Amino acid sequence: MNKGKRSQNIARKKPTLGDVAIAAGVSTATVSRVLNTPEAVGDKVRTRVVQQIRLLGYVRDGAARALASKSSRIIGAIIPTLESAIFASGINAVEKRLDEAGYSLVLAVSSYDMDHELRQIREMMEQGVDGILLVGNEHLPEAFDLMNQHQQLFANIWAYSEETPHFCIGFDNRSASRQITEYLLELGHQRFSTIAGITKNNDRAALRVEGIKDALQAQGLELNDNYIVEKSFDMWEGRHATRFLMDRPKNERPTAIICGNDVLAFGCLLECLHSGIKVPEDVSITGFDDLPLSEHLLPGLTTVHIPTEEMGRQAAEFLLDALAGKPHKPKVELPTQLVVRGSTGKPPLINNGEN
Amino acid sequence: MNKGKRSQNIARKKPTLGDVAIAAGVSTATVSRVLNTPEAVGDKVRTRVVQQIRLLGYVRDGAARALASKSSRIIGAIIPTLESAIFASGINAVEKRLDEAGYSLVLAVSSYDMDHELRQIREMMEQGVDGILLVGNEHLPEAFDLMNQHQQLFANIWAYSEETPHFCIGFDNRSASRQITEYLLELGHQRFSTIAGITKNNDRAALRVEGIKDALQAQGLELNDNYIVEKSFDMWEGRHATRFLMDRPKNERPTAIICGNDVLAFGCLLECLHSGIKVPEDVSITGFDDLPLSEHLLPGLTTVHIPTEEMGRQAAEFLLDALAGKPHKPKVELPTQLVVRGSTGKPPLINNGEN
DNA sequence: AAAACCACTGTAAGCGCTTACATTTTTCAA
DNA sequence: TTGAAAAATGTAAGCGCTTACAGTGGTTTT
Repeated sequence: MNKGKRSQNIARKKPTLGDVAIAAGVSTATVSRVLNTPEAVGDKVRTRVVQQIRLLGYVRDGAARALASKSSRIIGAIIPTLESAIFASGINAVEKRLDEAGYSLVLAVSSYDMDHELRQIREMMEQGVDGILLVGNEHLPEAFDLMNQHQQLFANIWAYSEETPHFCIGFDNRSASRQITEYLLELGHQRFSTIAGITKNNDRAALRVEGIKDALQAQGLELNDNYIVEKSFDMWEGRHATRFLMDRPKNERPTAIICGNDVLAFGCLLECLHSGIKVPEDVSITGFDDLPLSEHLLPGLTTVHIPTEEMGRQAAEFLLDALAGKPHKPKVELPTQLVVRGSTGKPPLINNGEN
Repeated sequence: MNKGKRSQNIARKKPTLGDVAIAAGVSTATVSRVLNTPEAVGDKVRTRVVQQIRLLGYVRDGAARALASKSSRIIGAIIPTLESAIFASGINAVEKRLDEAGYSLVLAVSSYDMDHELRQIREMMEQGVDGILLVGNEHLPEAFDLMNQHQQLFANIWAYSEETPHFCIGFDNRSASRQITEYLLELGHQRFSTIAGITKNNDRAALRVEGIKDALQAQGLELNDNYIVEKSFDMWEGRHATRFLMDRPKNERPTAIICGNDVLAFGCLLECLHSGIKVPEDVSITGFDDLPLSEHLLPGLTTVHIPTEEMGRQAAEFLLDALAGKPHKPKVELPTQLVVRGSTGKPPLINNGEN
């Protein structure tokens, strides 16, 4: 029964479960069942309740629901940026799968700032999210502590690692980067440079640089510090870095520039176009991510394709399984793929000759 | 790996406000005050409580808090897509401002699907968001009904309209589009075409087409149906549309292609580069949005600059003011700006001559 | 025909927090 | 010194929902 304190107020107060129950002449438990386990309610009663829900325009109170049921049916994801479209398709896939399962996605942007990320993790935990998705394997120890202490389910995406003790769904940044470097080596390149993303607080960016070094070392070559430029993932930065690298005597210029992602590569490629440097005749350029634009540019950008959708889907699947108590592989490694387009070719002869 | 100083109280249940209260030897009310109105608590007690909060690793339960306080301190935003970077900076600005005020942002992607959007609105309301941001002024009547019935605070962004009865923070899509068309008219163009976004369910896209028509009609010209192509905002679509428009006898080709946004314009521009059509000598191309890439392309893309950051900031400010009971203008119109770059020029003489 | 079972529905105890109100302690002007 | 206002803290009533548990009839089993 209702205590009847507020009932005289017919004015547009948000209807509650109780209001629906009274209107339908049933108990709150029954209304709750209609909402959550409709098959457990008799046809006649269910119809009546559903009708009243419609009539009153009843909307569940998620807070009360979460409080009582200990589950918010919300998943949180924290990504470094929204500026690059690369996270978009992955997140899209996550949302789609979650949506099918009746979960919603809460998104936050950390701007590559680990402290910010920590605060966002805390906020999400306060919000009571059932699971958290983080980009990369590297995070503040406090973040891991916090989540572990509260038994917060979470997984790292966008990077696969044997070593990490945490769940992860992603790919091997290091070997993908090595692969693209090896491809350039096969073409005959010897003088390499890289326009890397900021490697601090970004294990993916750091691993990509490592991958380049791996490949070069295997050939007895090395990546001179003077040929490594760290820039934030921004087109202008890519252009500036390119000028810095190419404003050198011809025999000191790199013949191949390996960019930390496609955005930097766009900047690099476009700077070359602007300043009359021929690609790939004068210099080969590679990216990482395979953004939609990459195939359309002239020349097309040689890059590494990332299975973002599949990653998003699997990440969602992982959380869903974990929440449902189903077993699931703790780590999923997804394959990347080298995509060769027009921005890479043999190194210019003049350099080889003079070297 | 392990830094050592963590997890003193393993396997313990999540501590609650009450646990903290007991540990600190105070009442739950006091702990709550320390959290919400610290200035209302004595120094000694506050210090003791804060210390226990740290010690226990206490994290608020947002659900309980929202239930008891009737406020979740969460704002929801529903945007059409994450694929285009154009919404990113706006949302970024929203999040930044909200963050400063202690609010968090929940993001959802509707994929230009109004039914999906309605579901997401409902979910957000269930979640108990304090305010909702919607893109565009056009939404399902059910959506407006739902939000009105529950006195849900919301505002439309990305479009300004005198007519709409709702709060809005945005710009005038129609007049911005007219402006860019007028600029092309001044250059001497006569045969126009547009690659528009899908106008169904997208008032911004529709208004941009209207703006073109406005400008042309003022000059006694009109936009022939055969020169209007509606495509989803995707680079391939832009390329196909361009081919469709340019695969005609020279004297039937448009001399200016007005694209519904920059992504379509990129596709258009790049298709021309790929097929040897000179820009702007053979055809002038314009975009809408002024994405970061637009200034870097060769030629640079003439387009309309949108003050996304300012819009985001103001949108956040609006909600914050409304929630704080402060007065705020119900509508904010922001200026757009025509940015002229290399992709536009005088129409080719041959066309004028043969016409 | 009684026992056992079943499909539904109701009762009521919380979930963890905020907050109006009550109570105690401190401050300070007269 | 004293009493009243101010400041600090405690008490306890919910917020709207879920869910174990407890009926309530009707149907089947023995």
